[in-house]
Amino acid sequence: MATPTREPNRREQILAAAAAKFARYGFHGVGIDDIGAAVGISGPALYRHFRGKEAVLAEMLTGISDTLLAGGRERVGGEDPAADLDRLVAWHVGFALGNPDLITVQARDLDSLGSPDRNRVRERQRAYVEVWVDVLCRLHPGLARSTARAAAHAAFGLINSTPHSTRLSSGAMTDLLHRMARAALAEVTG
Amino acid sequence: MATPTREPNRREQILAAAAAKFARYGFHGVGIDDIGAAVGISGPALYRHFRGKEAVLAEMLTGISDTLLAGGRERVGGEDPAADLDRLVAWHVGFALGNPDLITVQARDLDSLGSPDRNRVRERQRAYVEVWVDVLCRLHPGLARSTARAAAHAAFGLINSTPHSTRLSSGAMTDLLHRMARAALAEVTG
DNA sequence: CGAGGATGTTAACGGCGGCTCACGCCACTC
DNA sequence: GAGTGGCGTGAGCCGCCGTTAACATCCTCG
Repeated sequence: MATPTREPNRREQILAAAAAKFARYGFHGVGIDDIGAAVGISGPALYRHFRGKEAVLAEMLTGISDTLLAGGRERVGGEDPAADLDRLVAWHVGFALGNPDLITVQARDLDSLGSPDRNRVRERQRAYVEVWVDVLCRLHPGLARSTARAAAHAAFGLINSTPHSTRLSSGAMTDLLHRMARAALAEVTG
Repeated sequence: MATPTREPNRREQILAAAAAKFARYGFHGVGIDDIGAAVGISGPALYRHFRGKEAVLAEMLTGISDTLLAGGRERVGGEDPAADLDRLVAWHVGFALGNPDLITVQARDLDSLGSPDRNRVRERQRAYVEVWVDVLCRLHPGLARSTARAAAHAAFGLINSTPHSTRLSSGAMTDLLHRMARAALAEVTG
């Protein structure tokens, strides 16, 4: 091919391919050559775009946590906590269904990251959880934050189970997960 | 120590230690020496008890899937599908809270297994899901099995999120997860 | 008490995989 | 058209890791 369309950014191709591989085999189960082959280049060419294999994972995970946190914050702060929670659920369901590989990698390979990046990602994740906890506590005054935190984690688990599912149509799946998550969280008042 | 209590079965110590390591770092992220060190022996002594590193994972995963399936089958077949479902939820919550490492490894490292063992485990997992699907379909006549399957997976995700949670007391956590899972599954009728 | 088997140890091999290096292309600009 | 810089390749180094081998120890039993 005579440079049909000069790829604008190889980096994103690599990130997407690596996400798919990492999601299936785990960070340590995927080689540099595997990632390269998945985007049509072979082996060490990757070092023209990233400082190393771990840098690929780092950029992937910081991107996910930044996106989730930013999207979550955009959707709260309304007058009605119930509506806020509804938007949070919709946001998370949409992200998980749209990016199953990323959701899997984030849940799975965070500990393969070196301390500096890992701490950064953990911080964002913690902040994202607190967004949910705040809304839950506003919705149910008197609810202990530790209980709200456990409930939020459970809701994430429910929604993130997407990748393992025999997928229904996207619309049906969105609707099902949304309703199940809402029902589960409604149970949190005690 | 002058052989205080000769360890009856090293194998189970190794399995437990390996489960903890695998859960944290992934199968490929843990070395033979790491596992050995965790039980007080060093390195290749492991080969006195297992044919190799993969054999450890294989025994772990087949054990989990056998246990889950057997426990699930014991708890269904009553006259009341709602009571069956309740027992299934209680069973799964108890297992997940009692064995967070195993739950993590099962969800994470199945693809690191060679074909023969992997297929065996997959078969058991599939059968276990069908136990849930059967109960859901008896409880909600007319429910499509594919929808029931998606709902079951979502419930597993909710319950299995345990390891990532800042744990409440065991009793409170059991109660919370049980109620959330029940509420989520009740939403499945459409 | 001496043979044998279960359980460990250290040393060493062999392959794999991440990473570096030296080099080849183009595309674009003075 | 020669220089420059982005992008890719193939060869090779080096360290890690799963596995094997050769050798110790100790308990058990005839």
